[in-house]
Amino acid sequence: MDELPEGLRRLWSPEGSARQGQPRPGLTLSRIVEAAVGMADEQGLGSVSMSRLARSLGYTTMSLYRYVSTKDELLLLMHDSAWRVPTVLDDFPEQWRPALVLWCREQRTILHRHPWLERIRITERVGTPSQLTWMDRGLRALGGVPLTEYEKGQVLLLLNGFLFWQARLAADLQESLREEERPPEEAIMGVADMIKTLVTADRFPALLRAVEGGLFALPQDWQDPQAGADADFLFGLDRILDGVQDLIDRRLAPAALPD
Amino acid sequence: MDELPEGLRRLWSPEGSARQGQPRPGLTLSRIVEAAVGMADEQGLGSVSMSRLARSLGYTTMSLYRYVSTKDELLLLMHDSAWRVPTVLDDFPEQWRPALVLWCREQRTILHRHPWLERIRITERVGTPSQLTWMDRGLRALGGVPLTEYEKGQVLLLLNGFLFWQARLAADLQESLREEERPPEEAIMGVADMIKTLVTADRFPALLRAVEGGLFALPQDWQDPQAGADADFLFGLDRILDGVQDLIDRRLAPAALPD
DNA sequence: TAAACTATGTGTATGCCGTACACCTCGCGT
DNA sequence: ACGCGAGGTGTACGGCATACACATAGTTTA
Repeated sequence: MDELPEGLRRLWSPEGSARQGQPRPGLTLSRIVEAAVGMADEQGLGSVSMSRLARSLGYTTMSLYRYVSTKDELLLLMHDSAWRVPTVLDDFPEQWRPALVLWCREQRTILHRHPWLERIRITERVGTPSQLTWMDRGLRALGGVPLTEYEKGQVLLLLNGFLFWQARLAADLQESLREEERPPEEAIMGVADMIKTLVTADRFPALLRAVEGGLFALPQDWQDPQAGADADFLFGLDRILDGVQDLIDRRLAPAALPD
Repeated sequence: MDELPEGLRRLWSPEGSARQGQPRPGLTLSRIVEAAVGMADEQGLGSVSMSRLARSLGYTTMSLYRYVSTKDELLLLMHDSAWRVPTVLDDFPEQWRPALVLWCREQRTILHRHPWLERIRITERVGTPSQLTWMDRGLRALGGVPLTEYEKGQVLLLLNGFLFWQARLAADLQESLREEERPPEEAIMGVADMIKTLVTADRFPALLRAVEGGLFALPQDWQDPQAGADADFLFGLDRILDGVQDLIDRRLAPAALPD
């Protein structure tokens, strides 16, 4: 516990606990982290600088360094705070598949609320309390399934990748739109038009066929972009879980070899 | 073609073509891009700054701005250059599955060679020649398959997500190790030890069981880390493609409803 | 009550970054 | 011979993270 890297130690200690009798907080670690998370949510992680953050709290840049020894440490704290595991996951569906779907949905909700989470280096999160908890819950969901523990880990990693990818798509889009001067619909229309101009039969035959066949015409009766995003999410999730199901089935009936 | 965003225009124009008879190149766009790619490959994208790049070429910072109007534009050029589609993909396996596997493998090779590609904003790549070509090849691989064009797009996007996720894991790891002062094995051991310390039965029962059950004990007879990474790659890819297979099967035999 | 200590906040300075802008200097076409 | 324009440079600005010396005020101790 004592040789933990600087930032992690704070996360695993049972709160500051006010060393002697020092009063007069003024600033507070949690206030800082909270403000930073809010700022990142609203204006993107890129706009969170030590000086802007301090100013938004009514203090000077350097005051933050009394609470955090480096910006990376602040990011780690923001990360762990945002990834707090909801209590829904204390009680699980019995079946592995609905359980995993729930696990994914909850993570998706978090990533949706804090798109910048996707940006934080994965190795940074390794020893974080929230991360270990998520891992634990995921493994519990797969508790009764006939896979090796290593394979279970692989499955969770695969799902995590999918979730992060979805988050990334959303975050990149959001950020691009933020930088655009045109209104969102117009910008998107512009890109679609551009694609249609560039995709010619000689260079991109298959793509052209797909575009004409409705690659950009959206499925079913959607209007609501939210519904579209949900449908896309479920499409990918279902493919992956079907693949996992296949693996499990094969484990259960190992006799049938391919002819 | 004329209203393309600044950076894209250059990518779609048939090469600079030396306006009149200006000689004395000295610097060259392609030399710059090449050097930037090399630097990013070797020392990470973070170490590519305009001044360091210029210095490595023997020029001053500002000289680069004669060839590129902004650093983002340079990144776009690096991106397109690195993503050039290999000619292997001009000729494809007939079967969709081996074709897609090939498609993925080739992308993986590129991402492996240029880990920083993963960092470039996805929306940035949309209109890029290389990106459209990759899309075209992927759709061709799925040419004979009974899915809607929209679904084909979804499948390709899903696979792309997986590829990017793998690249991201590798890139983050590499970068972390670069920042470490300890040698790689030692650092990795340190993390493993840390995990084992933190994972206690009361807070993480399922995780503890998994750790004891071999979550970190690697599968089969691997020693070579490369072989391990390959195995992980194939595991994920197989799950996803199995899921796609299921969908296709269901399309071919739509009669059988679940009882 | 006075003195010392210390947690908290500030101001200044350094060295990076991207890039705007004014300049300089060639070699070519006139 | 001249001037024009392309290619290269130097300087300067504002923003970034952060090191370090300093100011201040409240508690603890003498």
